[in-house]
Amino acid sequence: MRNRNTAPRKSRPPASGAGKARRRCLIGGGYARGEHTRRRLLEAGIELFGELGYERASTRAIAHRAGVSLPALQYYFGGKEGLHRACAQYITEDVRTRLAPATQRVREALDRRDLARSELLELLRAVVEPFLEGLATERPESWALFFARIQGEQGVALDAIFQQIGGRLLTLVMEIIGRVLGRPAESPEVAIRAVMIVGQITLVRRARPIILRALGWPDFDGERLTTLKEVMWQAIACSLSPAPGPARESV
Amino acid sequence: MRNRNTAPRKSRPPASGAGKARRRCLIGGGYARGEHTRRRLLEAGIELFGELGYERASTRAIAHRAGVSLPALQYYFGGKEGLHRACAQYITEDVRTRLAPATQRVREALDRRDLARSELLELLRAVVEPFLEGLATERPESWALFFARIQGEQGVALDAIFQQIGGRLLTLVMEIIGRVLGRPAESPEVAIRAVMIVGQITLVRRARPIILRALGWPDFDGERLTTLKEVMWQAIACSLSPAPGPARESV
DNA sequence: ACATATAAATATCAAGTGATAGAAAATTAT
DNA sequence: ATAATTTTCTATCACTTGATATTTATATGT
Repeated sequence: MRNRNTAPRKSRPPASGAGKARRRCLIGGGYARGEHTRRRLLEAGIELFGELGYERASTRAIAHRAGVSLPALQYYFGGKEGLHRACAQYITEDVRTRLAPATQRVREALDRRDLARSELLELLRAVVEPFLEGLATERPESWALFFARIQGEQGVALDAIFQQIGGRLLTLVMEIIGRVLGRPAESPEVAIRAVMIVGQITLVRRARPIILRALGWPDFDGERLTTLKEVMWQAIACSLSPAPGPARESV
Repeated sequence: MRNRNTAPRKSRPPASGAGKARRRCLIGGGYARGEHTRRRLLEAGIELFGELGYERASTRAIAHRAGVSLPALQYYFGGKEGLHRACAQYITEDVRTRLAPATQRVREALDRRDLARSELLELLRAVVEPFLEGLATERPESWALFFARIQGEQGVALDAIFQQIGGRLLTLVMEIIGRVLGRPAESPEVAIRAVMIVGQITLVRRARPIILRALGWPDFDGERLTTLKEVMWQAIACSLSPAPGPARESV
C-alpha cells in the first residue's frame, strides 16, 4: 500500500490480484511453464509469511526463495497482498479437504440421538486430535505457521480462514459439547468452552516456545508428543465432566 | 538495524539505548522537563506497539503520538529497539508489583500442609482471575495489548517478560495444580495443565475477535464478562477434578 | 518460418524506514 | 550575566520496501 495513489495503474498486465488470478494459461491455451513458478511462489510465500509474518517477509525474499525474479510475484498475484490471499486460500482449501472426511463422519454420528457420554467424547477427540497433531509437529509444509501468523496479525485473511476452517471446526465442537453438557450448541456456556478447547489446541503452536521452556523440553517429539496429547486430552475430558463443582445443571 | 555499518556512531550523545537509559538527569542535577517527554514516548510506544506490533509501529508515528519530534526517541532510548525494551520493562515492572501482594499471599497459604481441594482451587482462582480480568477488559493503559503482541513476535523482549511475569505466574499455578493433583510441580502432567490454564486466560486477549465472533458478542462488558469468567472457571475447576477417569464423583 | 501470445528479467521509481548531524532553544550553574 | 549543559528541532542520509515500465527470452498456433 505504498505508492497506490501515484501509480495510475494504467495497464495491470495479466493478474487481477485477487484469489483466482492466473486463469489465462487455461483459457489462452497451454503455457504450462508458468504454473510451476506460480506454485513455487505460493510455497515460498507460505514459508516466509509463516516464518516472518506478513510485514517482515519481503517480496524480494519470497521471490528469491522461489527462485524467480521479483516482478513474477506481481505478474502472477498482482502484488504482495494478492499472494498472501492466495496463500491463505491455498492452505484453507488444503486443510478443509483434509479435514472433510472426519468432519463428515462425526456429523453423521451426531445424527444418532442416543450417544453415550464416552461416545461423544470419543467423537470430540477424533475431531480435535488430528488438529493438535498438525499444529504440534513441525510440518515441512509449514502451513501451520502461516495459519498461526494470520491470527496474530488481524489481517483480512483472518475472516476467510476462520470461516473456512476455524468456523467449521468450532461449529462441530460446539455441537458435540452441547450434547455432552445437555445444552443448546449456541448457548454461551457451550460456545465459551468450545472456543477454549480449540484455543488450547492452537496454543501448542502459538505459545510453543513458552510451553517448551516451561516443560524443559527441546521439542514435541515422539514420546513427548504422546504425553502432551494424553495430558491435554485428560484435561479436556475432565473439564466436560457431568457434575461440575457447585451443583449447577443436571440433564 | 539499517545503516548500522555506514554510520560511524561517533558521539552517541546521551542515552545508551539499553533499558536503564536516562540517568543523566539524576546525576547531572535537574532538567526535569525531559522526564515528561520520556514518559510520553514510553506511553505512546506501549500504545502503538500494542496496536500495530513492533514492525508496523513506526518511530515517526510514535513520536507524533507522543507529541515530540522524532530525534527525541533516539535521544532518550537510543533507537526503536531501545524504546521497545524500555516499554517491556516498564510494563513488566508495573504488572509485577501489582501482582506481588496476591502472589505473596498465595505462597504463604501454600506453605500450610493441610489444604482441602476447594481451598486450593480458591487459591488458583485468586491468582488467575485478576489476570483474566486485566486481559479481557480494554485497559486504558493498553499494556495488555503490548503484552499480547510480543508473544506473537518472538522478539528478544519475550525472554525478559516471560521470566518476570509469565514465569512467576506459571510457577505459582504449577505449585497449586501439583498440590491438587497430588503430583510434583515439575512433572509434565502438572506443567502442561498449568500452561494450558494460563494460556486459556491469555487467549481471551489473543483470540479476542474470534471468541467474540463465535459468541456473537460485541464486547466483554459487564454481564458478559461475568459469564465468561464463570464459565471459564467452571471448566478449569472441572478439569482438575480428582478422578480423571470415566467415572467420578463430586467433592 | 513467421507472427503472436506468454513468461521472465533488468533497471528503476516513489514512498517510507530508522537513524544522524548540526544548529537552535531552554535550563542550570557559576 | 555568562558559560556550560541539557533538551529539542530542521534537514537530511542511507537503505529497504512494494511496484512498474520496458525489454528480452520462450513457447504456441498458423
